[in-house]
Amino acid sequence: MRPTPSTCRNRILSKVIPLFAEKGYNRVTMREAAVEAGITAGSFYHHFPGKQALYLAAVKRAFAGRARDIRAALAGDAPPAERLRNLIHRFCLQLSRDPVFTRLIHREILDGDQGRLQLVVDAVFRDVFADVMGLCRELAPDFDPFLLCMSIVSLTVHHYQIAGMRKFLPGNRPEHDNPDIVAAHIVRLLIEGIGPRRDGAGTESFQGDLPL
Amino acid sequence: MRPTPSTCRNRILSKVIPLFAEKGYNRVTMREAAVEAGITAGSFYHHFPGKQALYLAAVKRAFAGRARDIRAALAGDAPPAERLRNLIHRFCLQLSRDPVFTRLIHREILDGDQGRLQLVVDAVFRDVFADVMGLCRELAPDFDPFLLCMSIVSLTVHHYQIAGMRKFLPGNRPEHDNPDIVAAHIVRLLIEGIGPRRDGAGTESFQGDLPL
DNA sequence: GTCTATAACATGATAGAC
DNA sequence: GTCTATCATGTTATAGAC
Repeated sequence: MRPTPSTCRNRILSKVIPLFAEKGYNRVTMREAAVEAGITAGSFYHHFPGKQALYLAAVKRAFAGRARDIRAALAGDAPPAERLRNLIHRFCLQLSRDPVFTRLIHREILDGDQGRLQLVVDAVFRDVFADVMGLCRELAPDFDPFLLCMSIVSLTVHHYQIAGMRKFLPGNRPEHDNPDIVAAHIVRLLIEGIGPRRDGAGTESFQGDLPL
Repeated sequence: MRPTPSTCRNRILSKVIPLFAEKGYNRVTMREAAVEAGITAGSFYHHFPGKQALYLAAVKRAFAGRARDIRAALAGDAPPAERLRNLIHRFCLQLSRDPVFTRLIHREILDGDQGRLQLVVDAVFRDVFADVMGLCRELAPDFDPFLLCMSIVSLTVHHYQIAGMRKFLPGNRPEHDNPDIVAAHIVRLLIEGIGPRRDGAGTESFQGDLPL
């Protein structure tokens, strides 16, 4: 029985995603990707109009499952703080489990030209980012929602992006890769902050001048 | 004063740093770097024992001025919260002013093999990281100092690392690149958190409570 | 002594012919 | 598939210019 076109597409994409993640868009040749996918370079153009379309489809697909998870964490009528907690736990779990997508985006940020960056954002991040920003508005109306959303992304993504370097920093321990521990830390930091407890007594609060 | 024999070393490094930042270690050849520095490939080996030493010297030098700044922000006997504030303001200022070093490290994280990562960490980050961790211990003894330190780095570094993509996200505004605004946001988030104020009073920004 | 150019070597990847 | 030519690249050796 002939394989359905979508399974063939899926097979190609699943082979090609790690390749893009490893080497980046520019350094992956269509010939190379073809070998990986088990077809010839020319056959690619039967499934995708060009290299960029192949790449976008790969990025989109790499994010598809994730986006469902994230959206699920954001939905529902739980209190906003609870939704935040769900979001960050799922996010950390995804990032720790499989670093390929993280690497893919890491590369895109570094090497992507403006046009492709815009395409990737529109195809993959725009809607999810807007959703998280909505949660931020609900959660902390007196914060700039864009900056707060960026901060949430930074706290989670960068911690795992930098994993390869983190190993060599003084004070690192194996549990710092554990998504439950990392997520709990981030949630607590976001909700409580590190400032002196306001119900506490001896608060040596800020009394300094501005720097510079 | 002696006519510093390292003048030409400095000249070489200043030419070579942007090259490594742009293309990464592996994709910069000694010949290419030589052309950029105005000498030939063989001549490099009078100044540096090899490519890796050249690279390490470049990374070290790119970080030298910064490390002084960071250390200055951490030193002194100001209250810890004010030192944190100084640290983050200077960090954001550096990151926004000149993206070359950010890019250099971004690349190293992505492409660096284990050996080189360890060398870079030992030569550049280890001590500064330990200092910031010291501040974290002082500031919030009930947090994991390593995770808190990572969070501080993530909040600042990642915001500027992702600048190229941030432009295309919904809700972005020019002021989100302004280091003063970004730093103020990060400091406030770290200190206060987004949770409900425990004294139930007003929710004005952190800056409003400062005696400026 | 300091810096540089030139040539050459060793290795690894790539491409093409058989 | 195998063998081989070719090329790119890190590196070394040597000698010349200031």
